[in-house]
Amino acid sequence: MHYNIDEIIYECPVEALSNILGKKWVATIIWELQENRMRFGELQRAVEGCTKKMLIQQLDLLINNDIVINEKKAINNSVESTYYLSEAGLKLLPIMETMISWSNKNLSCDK
Amino acid sequence: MHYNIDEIIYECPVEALSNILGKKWVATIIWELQENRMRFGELQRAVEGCTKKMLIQQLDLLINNDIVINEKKAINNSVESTYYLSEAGLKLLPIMETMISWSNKNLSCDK
DNA sequence: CAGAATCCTATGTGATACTG
DNA sequence: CAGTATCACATAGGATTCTG
Repeated sequence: MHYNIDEIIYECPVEALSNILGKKWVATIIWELQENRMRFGELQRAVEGCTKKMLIQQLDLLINNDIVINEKKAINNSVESTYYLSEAGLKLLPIMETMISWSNKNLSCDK
Repeated sequence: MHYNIDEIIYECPVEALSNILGKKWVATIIWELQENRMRFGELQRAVEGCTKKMLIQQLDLLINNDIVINEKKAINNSVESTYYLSEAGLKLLPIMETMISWSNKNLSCDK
């Protein structure tokens, strides 16, 4: 059994998933999308510090792995591009919650 | 709140933990140690494909973050170095199980 | 047996500027 | 608004050799 992420083949499912969640901004993006469907610009304002290039790149990663879904609508002469979590993406949320609580208890953290 | 791993500061707990579990061989090492306390050589045979350099490096990472504990005993003129999971490490196992099951259902995987 | 030290390469991430 | 494209750098990870 192996797992394909971004044309890289992993032999370990934990490593594969961690290499999605561990990429910069990815967890924050998922977290921001947990309740709202958001437009690109909204997301960029929500995920502060993240450049457009990185936002697009990580969204592509999430879309390619069916965690996030993208919808584009033509509006006048512009485009409205919105993003939201897929079924798989939603199922990631409880896992992330356990990761957060483990990290808060067991990683060395400052305030 | 921020999280320190290997002198790198993360602002996101999921990203921080993922950057431990996502490093190569790390999840496999933890998995191998879940029941047995193992010696260095044993571990190296168990985690096939992992070079000594990588094994040491990732064990150091795990030890520095109190996930794995190392014990050294002098034996004759040699040293017996054994590794086992800490309390924190043991609590990682159920999280990893949910990650495995999510990955098997939702990542594109071949056999 | 259990490491440490070196060298090398690919990838992740950021800064910046351009487009329709 | 929602992207693309280009340049630059630090880190991950592997191969290899050395040590007590």
